[in-house]
Amino acid sequence: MTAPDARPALNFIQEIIAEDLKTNKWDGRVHTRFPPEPNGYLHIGHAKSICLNFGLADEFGGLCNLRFDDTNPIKEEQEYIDSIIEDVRWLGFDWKDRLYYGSDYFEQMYEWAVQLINAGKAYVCDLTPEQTRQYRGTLTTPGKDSPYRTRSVDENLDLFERMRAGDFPDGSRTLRAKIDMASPNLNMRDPVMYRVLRARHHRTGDKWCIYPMYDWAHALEDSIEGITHSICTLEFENHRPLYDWFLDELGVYHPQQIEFARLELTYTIMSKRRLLELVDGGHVCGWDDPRMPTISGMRRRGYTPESIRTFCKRIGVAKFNSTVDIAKLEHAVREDLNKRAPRVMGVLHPLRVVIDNYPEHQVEELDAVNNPEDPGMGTRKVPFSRVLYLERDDFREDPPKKFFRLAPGREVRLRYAYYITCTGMVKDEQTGEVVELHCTYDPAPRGGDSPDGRKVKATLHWVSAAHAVGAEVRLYDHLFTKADPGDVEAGQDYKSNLSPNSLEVLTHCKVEPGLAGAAPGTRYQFERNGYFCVDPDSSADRLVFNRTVTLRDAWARIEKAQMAQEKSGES
RNA sequence: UACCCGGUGGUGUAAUCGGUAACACACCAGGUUUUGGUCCUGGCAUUCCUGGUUCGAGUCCAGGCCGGGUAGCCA
Repeated sequence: MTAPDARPALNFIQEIIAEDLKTNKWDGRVHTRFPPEPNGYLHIGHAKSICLNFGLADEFGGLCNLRFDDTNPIKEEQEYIDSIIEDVRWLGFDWKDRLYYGSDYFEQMYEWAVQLINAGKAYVCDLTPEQTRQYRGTLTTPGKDSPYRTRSVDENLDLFERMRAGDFPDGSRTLRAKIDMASPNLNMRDPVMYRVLRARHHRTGDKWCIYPMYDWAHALEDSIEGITHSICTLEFENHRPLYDWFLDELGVYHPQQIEFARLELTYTIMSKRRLLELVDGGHVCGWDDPRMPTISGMRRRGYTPESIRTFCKRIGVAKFNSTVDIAKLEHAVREDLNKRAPRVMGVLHPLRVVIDNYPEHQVEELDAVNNPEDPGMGTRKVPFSRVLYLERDDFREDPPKKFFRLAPGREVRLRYAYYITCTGMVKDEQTGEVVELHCTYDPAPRGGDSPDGRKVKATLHWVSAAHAVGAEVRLYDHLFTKADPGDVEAGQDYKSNLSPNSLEVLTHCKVEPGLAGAAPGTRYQFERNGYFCVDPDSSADRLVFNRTVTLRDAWARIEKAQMAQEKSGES
């Protein structure tokens, strides 16, 4: 249909911008903003918005501001501001000198509020929060006018000034826009613009005891900054008429608000409230727990900013509420790490193996390729000796069909080393568990194939017992057992779907000696296992790795299918 | 029950403002392979429904069905 070299498809927002550029609607400018409230850590859903806003500016030669929407001092903290700045920067975006705070505009907002009062478009209301709610009406019934709606301009001016001066207790009065209490859009039923609130603001301190509401503040912030396209999520769609009303009544510069669907991921929750609950409730080890969908958690887990950006690009932008398969995210990291992560050998569940015919004290330094995808990454030496550790899962005393790794009498290749044949095993007398294997090796294939053309069906990773470095490895799985964590029995909440297996700590892993002292943040592929990243908990004498994601595992699938078949065969 | 917004394969998007459904992920089946990785090949769709306009509709119109959002002095 479409020519293979057709121009990349534009999402609906890009189309709007392209059209605006064509008609010169904004004098050729494109100016977006990412406006987080500093009341929590950024997550992958925010990454979508960040990539969208900064990406749009980049694609169309425009600008994107980083702006903190800090109008509610009760929930906001400096810690969050710091983390947000770090995360956006880590994702690879640059706002240059355009770091703004909504609170910096409080004075201007106040003046504009006075302007609206003077125009008879805003009034001070003495209704209690409870009364305000009652007067608002319901979804299906109109509201009714506040008895304070007809106050004179002078009285409103005086009252509003005294609200600011702190003459009234918290919650006692509000400044409201005078619009239409019968509007079918509840946001237009005389929305509150200011509330009296004595709370110390993280930036303005005690200067203010009235704070602007989102709708009022956000439109003004966008206007002040000369934003052209104010992009937000779908739940603000009903707020757009209000956004427009404020700006029109004020007669000030008026950006266009555009709404898109926020990101949802399978096996993941994205609400800041719930993520905070997981942190506070000790269900995870903090905002940067590698199981969290937070940017900081993903960073610690080993995700690359590039892979997150690629993911955000691929999921697209639309107005339909959808849930993306987390496999798509995992694919993006694998793809990126496959190209850049150096390969090493690491044994997660060590099984001691003695090569009986290998010289007792001999050690050979074998050549290993650092990344078959990138020859430029070179090679390294890996020590081989008589006693090795192999992965427990790579040996089966009684191998099932299609299992072609090590088993009694079987021959396999050791990566970059020799062919070995299993000749015997030692079992724990109590448990019957295999605790050691005995093998013989054939020196001929050293590093490659056997000269006699003999084939083996498996190549296993290994480490030399005498040279290996001990490591702790943390294996992560989905935080929730259900694709939709919100799918719960009556009376339960999402926490009942928390997975008991989301974290497995392995403390006796063995990795090749070259990994000693690896710096936190360094990423590797443990061959045949997955991608791993050195955790900040790691130190010179204690290596700690996080598993970012497993490798695709064909055998695991086969085995799973076999078990499913057996099960259905039984019944 | 009111208003607003949506509805394309298992999932997420695309289809150059009517021209005969594409890409990615997932899944399945093969091939290559010193990672059962990567890579390569193939398989998997009557666009929510019903009418209408048209030579032609995923795109336009009408009605219906389904889903999401909204009753904070949160954002």
